[in-house]
Formats: sequence, C-alpha cells, structure tokens
Amino acid sequence: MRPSEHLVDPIAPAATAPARQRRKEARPQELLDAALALFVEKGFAAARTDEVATRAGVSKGTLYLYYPSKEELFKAVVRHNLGALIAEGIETLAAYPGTTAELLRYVTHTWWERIGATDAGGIHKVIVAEVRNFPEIAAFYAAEVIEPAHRLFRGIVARGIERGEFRALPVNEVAHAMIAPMIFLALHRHSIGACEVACGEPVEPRTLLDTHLELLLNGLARPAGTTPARKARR
Amino acid sequence: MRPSEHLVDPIAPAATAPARQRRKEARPQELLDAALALFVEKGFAAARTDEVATRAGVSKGTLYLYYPSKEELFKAVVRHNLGALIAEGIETLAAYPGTTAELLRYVTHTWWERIGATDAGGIHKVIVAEVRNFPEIAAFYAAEVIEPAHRLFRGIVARGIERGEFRALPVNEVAHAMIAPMIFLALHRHSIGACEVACGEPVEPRTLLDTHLELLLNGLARPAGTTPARKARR
Amino acid sequence: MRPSEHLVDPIAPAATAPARQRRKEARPQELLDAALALFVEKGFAAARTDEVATRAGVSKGTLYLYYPSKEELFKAVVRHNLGALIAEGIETLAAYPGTTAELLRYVTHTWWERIGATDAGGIHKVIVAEVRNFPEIAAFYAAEVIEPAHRLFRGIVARGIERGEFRALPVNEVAHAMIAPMIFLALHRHSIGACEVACGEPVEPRTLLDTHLELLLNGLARPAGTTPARKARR
Amino acid sequence: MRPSEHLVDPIAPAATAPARQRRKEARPQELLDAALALFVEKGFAAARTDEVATRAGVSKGTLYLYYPSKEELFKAVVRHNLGALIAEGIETLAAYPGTTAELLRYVTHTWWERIGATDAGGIHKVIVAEVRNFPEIAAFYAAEVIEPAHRLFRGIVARGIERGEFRALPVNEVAHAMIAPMIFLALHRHSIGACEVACGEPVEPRTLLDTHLELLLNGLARPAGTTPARKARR
DNA sequence: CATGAATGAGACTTCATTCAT
DNA sequence: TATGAATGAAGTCTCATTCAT
Repeated sequence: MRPSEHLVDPIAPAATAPARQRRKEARPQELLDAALALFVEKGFAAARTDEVATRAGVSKGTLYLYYPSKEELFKAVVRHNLGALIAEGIETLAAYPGTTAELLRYVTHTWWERIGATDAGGIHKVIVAEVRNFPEIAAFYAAEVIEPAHRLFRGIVARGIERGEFRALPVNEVAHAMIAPMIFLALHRHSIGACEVACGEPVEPRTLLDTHLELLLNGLARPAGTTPARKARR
Repeated sequence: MRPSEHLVDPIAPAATAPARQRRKEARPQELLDAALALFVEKGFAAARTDEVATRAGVSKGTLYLYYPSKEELFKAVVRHNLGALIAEGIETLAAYPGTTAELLRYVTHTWWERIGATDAGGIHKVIVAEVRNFPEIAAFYAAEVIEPAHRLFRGIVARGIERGEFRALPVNEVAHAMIAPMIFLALHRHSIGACEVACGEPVEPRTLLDTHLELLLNGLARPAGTTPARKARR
Repeated sequence: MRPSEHLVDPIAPAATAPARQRRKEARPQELLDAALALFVEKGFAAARTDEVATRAGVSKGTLYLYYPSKEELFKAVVRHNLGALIAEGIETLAAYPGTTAELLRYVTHTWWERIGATDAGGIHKVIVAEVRNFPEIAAFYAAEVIEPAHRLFRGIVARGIERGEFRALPVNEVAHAMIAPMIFLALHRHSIGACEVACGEPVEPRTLLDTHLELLLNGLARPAGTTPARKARR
Repeated sequence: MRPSEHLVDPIAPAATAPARQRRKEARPQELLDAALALFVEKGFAAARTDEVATRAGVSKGTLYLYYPSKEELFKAVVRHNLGALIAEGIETLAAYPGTTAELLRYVTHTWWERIGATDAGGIHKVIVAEVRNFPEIAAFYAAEVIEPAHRLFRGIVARGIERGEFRALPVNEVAHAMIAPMIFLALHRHSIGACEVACGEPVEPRTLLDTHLELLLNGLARPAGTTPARKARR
C-alpha cells in the first residue's frame, strides 16, 4: 500500500466509478488544496514542489502531469480561489436591492468568510511578497484579480454617491480605502499573525472589520439635509 | 553580545582620521544601505549576499566580517532604518501641544517622508512576506518594531478620547485602523506598485494618505455637544 | 527469441481482413516510421517514447506491447530500414554484367535514393552519436550493418582490380574511401545541414556524390597500357 | 586531503606562487580537459556536469564559477581545441612556399596530429550528434569552426587551380571531398571505432589518410601538357 | 489488445557560508 | 582586516517504464 492510498475514502470501494478514475478526477482539487496551503505557508519561491505533491498524496512527477510548472500551478490556485468570488461580487453589485451601506457590509462579510478567514487570504501575502521577482505572475494577477476587484469596489462607491447615500468623494481613493484594511487584515493573519510572537493586544478580525466598516460609512455618510451630488463619479 | 550588536549605528566621530580609516568606518553604513535596497527589491531569501557585498563595494568575505549571517544583517538593517523614528514618535506624543488631529497628521506625514516614501518602507513587505519562514526574525520584529509602533498609535487614540476630541471607540481597533492604510500603502509601493503592470487607475500616495486621514478623523470626531467619555480606554 | 524479433517486417498478407484487423497489423509499421523520424530528429537518448507513440497514433503503453524497450525499438528500426538494401547490394555484385565503374555508380545511386535521401540516412547519425553509450546497440549495428556493408564495398574494389579495371591499391582502405563520403553526406544532411545556419556555400548532394565518384574512379583508373595486377587482394 | 590535491605537482610546494593561486590559474585548463574528455565520451547531453567537475578534481559548484552553463563550457572547449588550429592553417595557406599538393599533405597531417589523433577530434561527433537539439551551439559552431575551416580548404583548392597544379574542378565540391574523409575518420574513431566490437578489418588511420590524399591528388592532377585554367574559381 | 496515470531516479544550476592566503 | 575560491545541499523539472483497469 502506497502512503497515499489511505487518503481515499476506504469505506465505499468503487461503488460509482473505478478507483483509478476517481483519483484522476479528484487530483486537481487535491493538488490545488495542497498547493494553496503550502504557498501561503512558505511563499511561492520557498514552497517546494515535491512537498506539494507529498501533501496531495502523490509523487513529484504526478504534479507535473497536471500542471506544467510551478508558476502555472500557482496561477491555477489563484484562479480557483479568487477568480470565482470576484465575479460573484460584480453580479451582486448589479442586482443588489438594498442600501449601499448594506451592500458594502454584505460584500465585506462575504469576502471575510470565503477569503479572509481561509487560506485563500494568504494569496495576497504571496503576491505582495514575490511579485517583483516573477513578472509573469505580476501581469497575471493584475489582470485577473486586482483589476476586477477594484472595478467592483469603485462600482460600490459610485453607486453610493449616485444614489445620494455617500458624499461626493473621489471614487478611486475611497475604493482603495475600502479595500486596504481588508487586504491588510489578510496579510497580517498570514504573516506576523501566524507567528507565535506576542505583538500588541490581540484583535478579533471580525471586530476589526466591523470597526473599519462603521468608521468608513460614518466618514462617507452625507450629512442629513445636504443636496446629493448626482454626477460625482470622476 | 553578538558581534553585530554594537554596529547598529556606527556613524562614529572619525572627524580627523585618515582617508582609509574613514573609509573603513563607513563600511557598515554602506553595507546597510546596499542590504536595505536589495532586501526590499528581492526579499530576504532571494537577496544574494554577494550582491549586497558587490553593491557596497566590498567582497563577500568582508560582509561576513561585519555581520555573522544574513539574518543578523537583516536585523541590523531594521534597527538602523526603523528603530530611531519610532522612539522619536513616542517622544513627540508625550510633548505635543496641539490637537490630537494635528498630532495624527504630523506623525503620519513624518512617517511618509522618512519611511513610506523611502526604501525603508519596503521592510514591511519583507517582513510580511517571509516572517513565517524565519521565526527568529519574527520575534525580533515583533519586539522591536510592531510593539513600540502600536504603543505609539494607541497612545494617540487614547489622547484624543481623553481630551474629548474623539468618540469613545475601542482604542486597539482604532489604532489598527490608523496604521493599516499606511502599511498597506508601503506594501503596495514595493510590490505590485513596483511592477510595470497596469492595475486600476494610479493613485497619488499623498492624496491617498490625506483621504485616509480625513475619513478617519471624520469618523472619529465626537459630534458637537456630546459629553466626552473620560475613561474609554479598554 | 526476444518478443520483438519476429516483428521486423510484419507486412503480412491481410488482404481480406476487416478494417480493425488491418489497422492492428499496420501498427508495427506505423510505430517504426514514427520512431525512425524521431530518432533521426532528436537522437536515441533524446527521443521520447511517448512522442513516438503519439506520432504513431497510439498510447505509450501500446508501444511497449510491441517492443519491450526503447533499445529493441531502435534495433527494429535499423533492421527494417537498412537490412534489406545491403543484402540486395551483395546480390547485385555477384550478378552484375557491366564494368566495375558502372557497378559502383549504380550501387552509390541506389544507396542515395533509398537511404541517403531519406530519413533512413539519419540512422548513421544516431549510431555515430550514441553508440558509445549503448554497447548492446554497438554490437548489434557492427554485426548487422557495418560488417555486411563493408563486405559489399570490398567486393566491388576487388572485382575492379581482378578485372584489371582498377589499379592494385589496398582493398580495405579503398573501400573505406568509397563509403566515407556517402556516410559523411548522410551525417551532414541530418545534423548541421538540418539546422538553419549558414555554413559555407550550400552543396547539392547529387553533385557532391558525382564529384566524389568521378574523383575516385579517376584515382582508381589503371593507366592505359599497364599490365593488370591479378592477385592484388590483400 | 581532498581527492584532487594529488593532481598538483607535490614536489615543489609553492616555489613560485601560493598554492591557491596556482590552482586558480590552472583551473580553466583542468576543467576544459575534463570536459573535452567527457563530452567526447558521452556526448553533450549525456555528459554530467558534476562528473566534469569530479574529473577536474573540484566540486560541482566550482565548475559554475568558471563557466556559467554547460553550453558555455562546451563552447569554451571548442574554441580552445579547434579555434587556434584553424587560424593557424589559414596563415599557413597565405605563406606556403611549396606546391599545393605538399600544402594539402602538410595541412592534413597537422590536423591529424593535433585534432584527428586526439580527443579534440571527438568534438565533431558531438556536433554531428546533437546540433539539432541545441540551436545556439549550431550557430556558434557554424560561425566559429565550419565556416573558417571551409574557407581554408576552398583556399587550398583555388590555389592549386590558379597555379595550374589542379584541374579546373568546382572549388566548393572539391573542398568538401577533401574534408569529408578526415571528419569521417574522426567520427569513426570516437564512435564505432571506440567500441570493443569487431567491424571489418581494422584500418590504420595514417594509412587511410594517405590513401585518401593520394587518391585525391591523383584525381585532381592536371594531365601533363594541358593548359592551366587561370580563372577557374567559382 | 489498449490505455494513460503514476512513479522516482537523476539532471542542471544556485548560493550562504567557510577559510587559506 | 580583506579577499574570493571553493563547497555541497537543495530545488525544479524530465522521462522510461509499469500496471490497474
């Protein structure tokens, strides 16, 4: 029995499909999970491909059967973990019925549950850390993550201003101010926060996020009785 | 005492020494500058010691004469570039005569000029990126940078609340919210921002920082006519 | 008898067999063609077995069903492409009616059309290149190709001398001098000549071969009026 | 004592220069020699860099201190072993006082002594074998070896024709016919000839070369009483 | 017969650190 | 002090061969 064998569900032996087949279909997911964990833990350069393979329960060679290089593996991890959620957010923005404050809270909390609180949030760290050493990854990430994500948040700010809910502040800068603490939180959780060192009093991420949201919404709120700026989008 | 410890800030009184002597005493400074530039550009692991030496105009062996390892070199870089400013900030806080809003603006702008806008701001990136792989650096950084910096910002928030200028919000979280966009800006400048990829509309750091400050102060401001909370510190 | 041995020339009498059957019997031929092309293009070690399989339209596993190893596949390729022609040449020598000069021209031109001008000529390159790394292939090739081919050319030279057409030169060396430019031409075509680099003025292979032949025959020709040497064979 | 140490002359300990220094200067030569031997024995791709290093008595890393890659190492080997001699031949051609037949014999014999009979002759094999897989080597070799060598031999043929010693045959083809058997001999010596297989009756290289030369000169010789062709160069 | 997923040894290259000079 | 040659462990990626299906 090879060391990986016991990772397959040993209860239902090939009830629906032959074992080899089942493995083949599960492989990419297993590899992606192992790779995410390792990239987040060590960074892109320091993660070793054969540890990814070992954690996924396969040999080094098998990894390269599915992804032709470490870089492509990383890109697949990013697409799998961040790509879907951003698209979802953009759809939400288009169809959301409530106030923009509620929309922002919803998007932020969803992000926290699906990205911030999970390993996926560590991807930000990897990017921040190593993007300068891997230009191709930089281009890929800018195009497939940063650009769409900023579009989403700029959309939220613009909606608030157009609907007269927010003051007419510069859209781009405010979008940055919205995103920054979220990313920052994710970075923290996967760097210093992951170390066993005491640094200041501990903060509860949810509390931090809520403080951030209320501070932001308070700052954005149009003072009652002011005329809403209809064409504030820059 | 490890051999590097006394080298932290060796700008010594060599006013009348012969040229070669002065040269020798300038070595640590040159090495620290070269190391800072390289660590920020490539990260800790990817920076090559012999490139540090080359940039400082010495041989690889000489580097090891001054710093016993790459880690000690990095720690010296951190002490040299971040240590002084934090101590200075704490002194400012104790003696500042004006409003807390002014104090915050002053501290933030000073940080930008001395850290954020220079290579020193890249140290944050290096830490965020690689602290998990180098536990000793983690402990060092938490104790010598993060802890004092947080103490400073918590002090500012507490001052504002005690003086009735800010609302009685949780001190720790607000301090985080103050720091986050600053660090975030520094991280951005030295990672994605340093790449030649287009990602959203460009932002002017000073503008971003000012937007952040005003948003924050607006959110913190005690509505006129409210009773100041004297004992809000948690 | 090793499993591959009986597959050397399996073009079998499957005249009326159903399509799938014919397909199956065509397999070895398709594999041999793909293997020849690839061995000649990349060399023995650098040719990848799964590219051979892919080009032949089968899976990698199937290749190993027909040939137990890469070495056996290569030997089959050699037998299939060089074996027959040499035997044919020896028969021609025994029965040829014309002058020895004509015989040499005939043999040389036939070689060019069937070997030199085709992929089969590339086998020489592979042998020259890698025979030292694969002793078993060396022994095989010496016994099944080099030895018979030399026998043929020594026979031609001896015929010319015995019939008084050639001068009484050492048979073995002259045979070498006959073969060398042919092999050399084949080597060139499949190495440097196959690269897109400019190297000297290009040469037309047929012209080169003819120049070689005439030079050789001119050099071999017995000056008119000389007594032919009856027993010159060494 | 490291395994390489006894390769240094152990009799005169640092008489002229310190040991380390002596090693440094000798290194490139030692590495080049080891590399030549190994490339010729195994081919370019199959030769392992750490075996080159081991044979030169250094560690793997040291090799890369002197040559930045396997390809550059190979190019250095070619330049060192073939470059000089070709240049020398071109000078000889320009200044040679005797007949062209003598010049050709001289050049051929020098080639044999310095290249053909030594490991350097094996470089031809490596090129023939692997040039298609390494385009950069192809370009390098065409420019630095093939082109100059052909220029030399075309020069010899043209000289013979111009001086009325040779018949007015096409220069380029005759040059090829001159070179071919030489290269062929070298190839043979380092491929099949290096194997312990019996293939035909053995030939003495010098005899073969002389047979080739006489055959060639006989074929080239202008029949007595013929008018020399002054402008035959194509 | 046929498939193709899986293996794992092995190749080139990098780089922090040492140490003889 | 200062040098820089030398080391060797470690990392990514390849590919002939096997074997369960």
